[in-house]
Amino acid sequence: MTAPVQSVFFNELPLRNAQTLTTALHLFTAKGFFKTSVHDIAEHAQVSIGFIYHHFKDKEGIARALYNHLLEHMNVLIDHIEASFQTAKERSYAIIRTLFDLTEKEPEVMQFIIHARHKEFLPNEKSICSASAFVRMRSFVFQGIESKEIREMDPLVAAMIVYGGAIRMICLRLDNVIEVPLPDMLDDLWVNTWGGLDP
Amino acid sequence: MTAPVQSVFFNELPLRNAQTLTTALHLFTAKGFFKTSVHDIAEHAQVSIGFIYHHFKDKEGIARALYNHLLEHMNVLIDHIEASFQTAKERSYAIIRTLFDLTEKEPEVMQFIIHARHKEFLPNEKSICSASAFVRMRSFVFQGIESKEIREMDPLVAAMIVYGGAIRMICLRLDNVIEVPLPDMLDDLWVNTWGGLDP
DNA sequence: TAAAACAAAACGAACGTTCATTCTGTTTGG
DNA sequence: CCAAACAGAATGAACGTTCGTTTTGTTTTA
Repeated sequence: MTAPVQSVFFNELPLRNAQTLTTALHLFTAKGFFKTSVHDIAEHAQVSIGFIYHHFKDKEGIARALYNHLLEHMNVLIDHIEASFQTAKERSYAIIRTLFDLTEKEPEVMQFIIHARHKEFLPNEKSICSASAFVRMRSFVFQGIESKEIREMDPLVAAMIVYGGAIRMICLRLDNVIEVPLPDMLDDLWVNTWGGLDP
Repeated sequence: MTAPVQSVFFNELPLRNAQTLTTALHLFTAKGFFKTSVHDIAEHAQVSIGFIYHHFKDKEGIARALYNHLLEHMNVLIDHIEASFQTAKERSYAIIRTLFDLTEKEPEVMQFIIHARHKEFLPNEKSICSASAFVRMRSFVFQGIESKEIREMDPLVAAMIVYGGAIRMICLRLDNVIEVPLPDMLDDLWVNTWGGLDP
């Protein structure tokens, strides 16, 4: 048994909590929540069953902790983008670039956030699309319509056009259908997406 | 126990096979594959455990039968579209309209096809994005680029732009984030999507 | 300061339940 | 009469969770 890998995503947490969550993220994305046993996680993370139940309450608690931690991380990224850029165009471009980079650098994180069916194993959490991070992403587009930066149209439709292609590409990249790093395709995507939205 | 509902999707199958698959589709989409037991399916479908194992081999076999049956249905729809329209624009519009209608009329079918993480419970089936139906959808766009109907660009990116927004809308509709019937938003979506692709 | 008392954290064997699958017996169709 | 189809009780492995015990750390007392 080799020592568990430590992800930079959980650096601020106590060592064994971080080990547990890193391992859980890895196993959940590789085998799925229901095919991963708590004993699996304990063994690979080199922590005891008791430790897990002491700190996370139950199996769902592990997933819940992961979910909240990663969504909060997303929110920090969006905070930064919101502070750095003013226009809807710049902001949504920055969002997509950030998501593309994250997909390449931390595919498991991206997979858990965007691709997993949380409702199956976190029935009480909001659907990922309703989570604050995704609502804020959409609101950038809404503001772009109000400020006439984007052509007048249904705001939800506009948001789907802005992010739909990108999210689709992320899914295909995570499924290894796309073999090119996403950042390489970003400009091509962006030019042709925004072409339909300019007033 | 009320009689099981019969979906038109399995009409050509023997009665109890159809009942089994209809019930499985319903329970899989409502509770998820792993939270649905074979006994659940047998009880709701009013068939015996023996019947299920005689006809479907194992639990995965039920999901596999569903998957293949629904993908084949998709292929028939695409056949029809391919025969009825010639241009990439007409064809992909027809695809999206068909998918939107299906989402409203048979949300569970759509959910199972597009939204479920098949790799978790069908590890040997190809990812849904690699399945023939989705490959064919993309090839319509590829042909549109070759015939100069679509501006010159990376074909994969073009396909993501054409279908990405639509698929995103389907996901949000299935998650009840969008409360308007999708066909009502189709034209708005289409005009603004295609605006970025016209040469 | 040393030892005793207490508290919190960690451990992991054992338990009870769930559930996919098997098996044995029965019915049906040719 | 044979084979295929079907029924449903029985099986046993897997797994989430519990809980009595041990270890570690902190506070109190003499």
